[in-house]
Amino acid sequence: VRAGARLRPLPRRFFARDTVTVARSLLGHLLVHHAPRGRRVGRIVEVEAYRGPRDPASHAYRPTPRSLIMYGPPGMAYVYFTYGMHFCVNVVTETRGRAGAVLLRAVEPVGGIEVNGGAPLQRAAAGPGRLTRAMGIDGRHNGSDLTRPPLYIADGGAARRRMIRGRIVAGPRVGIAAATRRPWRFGIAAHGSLSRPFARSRRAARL
DNA sequence: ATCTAGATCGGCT
DNA sequence: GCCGATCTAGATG
Repeated sequence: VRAGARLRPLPRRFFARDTVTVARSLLGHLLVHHAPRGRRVGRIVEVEAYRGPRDPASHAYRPTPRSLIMYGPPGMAYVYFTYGMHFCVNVVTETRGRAGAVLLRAVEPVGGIEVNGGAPLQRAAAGPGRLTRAMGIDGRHNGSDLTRPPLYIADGGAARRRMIRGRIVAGPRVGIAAATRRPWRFGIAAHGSLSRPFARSRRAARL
């Protein structure tokens, strides 16, 4: 992605689908933030699907003030604060009235992302908390529309097709009790920007 | 009003 | 591998 390249936001209908399908489909697309100090871009390499009332691991297992956004229209950002210091960003899925969201867990830095400390750039957004820090995302973005600037998901183009071809793997969601274990974590096999490796390379269902 | 677990991370052992 | 940081939504009294 060239410095001045035009990036096309994905349309809202992209997000108005089954949550697990949207999660897999997001791999290879771009997360873009027109931040105060310039445009930051990352290619999505790891996500997790969280559904609604049938998914005990989801914040939307019951409707609460915090999770109401997940019951709203698709394509909006659900940002929450956790462990006293980290923000996590989700993309709301499904149609209005049906809860669902995809947690963005890792992106490969493509532009405008700075290294933190002595860590390699490749690891700067490897994990949901690091991702929001690297991209300049925080609680102010909760409820914002991800189909248009300043914060949006853009089409990954040909590079996306190359990245995902035969390389999508699935596994259990991170930090979720075994009782609700579901293979709803998706990523690019053996990619250097994953939050952590996928244990077994079970290939995910094809798109 | 108070309690507690948490979709985490970095540093240390 | 383990632990502490530092806050809050949600649950319970």
